[in-house]
Amino acid sequence: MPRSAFAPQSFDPKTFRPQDSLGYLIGNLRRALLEELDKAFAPHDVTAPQAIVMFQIANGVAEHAADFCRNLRYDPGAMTRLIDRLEAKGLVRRVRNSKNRRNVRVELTPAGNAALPHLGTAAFEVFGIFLRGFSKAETRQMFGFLRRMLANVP
Amino acid sequence: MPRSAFAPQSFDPKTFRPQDSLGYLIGNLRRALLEELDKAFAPHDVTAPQAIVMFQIANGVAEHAADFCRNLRYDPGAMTRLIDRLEAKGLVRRVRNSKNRRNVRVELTPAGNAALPHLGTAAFEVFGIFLRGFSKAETRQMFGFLRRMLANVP
DNA sequence: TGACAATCATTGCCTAGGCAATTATTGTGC
DNA sequence: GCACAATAATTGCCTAGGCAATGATTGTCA
Repeated sequence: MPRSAFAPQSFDPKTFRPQDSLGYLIGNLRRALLEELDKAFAPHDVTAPQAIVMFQIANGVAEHAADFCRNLRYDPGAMTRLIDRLEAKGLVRRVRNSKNRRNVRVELTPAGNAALPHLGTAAFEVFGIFLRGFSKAETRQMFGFLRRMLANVP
Repeated sequence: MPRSAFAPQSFDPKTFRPQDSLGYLIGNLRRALLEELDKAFAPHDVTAPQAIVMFQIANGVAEHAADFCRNLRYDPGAMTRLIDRLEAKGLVRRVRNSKNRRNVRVELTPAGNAALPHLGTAAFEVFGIFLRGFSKAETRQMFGFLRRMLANVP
């Protein structure tokens, strides 16, 4: 089957099928994923973006709001308010540093740490739904593709 | 390399890397794509969601607001307003049908049809950025993966 | 050292999507 | 044919992200 059936090189209004475009597929996938994740996280009163921030803190890959923004391509203003909400729920707390007073470290509270494994297993159950029928090799391959696409863009 | 490096079967707070999760990758990809598409469409004063609706009309796969909503997993209220904006720009028009007065057909105006090829080529340039370095086989394979994931979810 | 650039967090403002309720219209089963 | 369910489109309300501006702090370089 020629590539053109999936990703033609140039635009032709007659043959172009929006349902097969990258934007359509990624957009729908994101909405479906968000829907399922929010449903799975709802009992813990946490949204998907909030959970990803908590996972990043727990994993140690990020601890400042600016890190989260870069990692998640997120708006700084929105991140401030997202952390506000997490803090209001008592899952996270801001810690000022006397050495560096410019940025604020965000850390999990005991309640946040306690919620983490529940959020994690809930997330994995959702991922399992989407990856149903994928072999290990296919899964590995697809994750590689996604990463390669992200690496192609600044 | 074991699958666990990319998609472990179960959650482990120690080893789980949020940057490798499906949600993170799809979310970031969607934001990057949206950013590039909006930049590419900006000269035509059209956003990415608006463009996808126009493409669907042009391709004939959908012509009612409810169709767009199902295809794009979009909220009906938001779709009403999206069409309002497209109509205000003169790119689209609502056509009432005397046979079926419940739903409204949305069609492209001459201006909408004129803008279409520009939007299409702009979109393809963006897709080309993300797919840089992908062989035809890889592209085909990845689109298949994305569709399979979507088929796994209601 | 001192001016200037860069970074970080925050705020206000605007836009847009999600949700629930409403109205109008059409289909279905008794 | 009629009651009732189902579907479409719309509206109001709320939430949340994008953008621009601001203030505070830190790094850099002449």
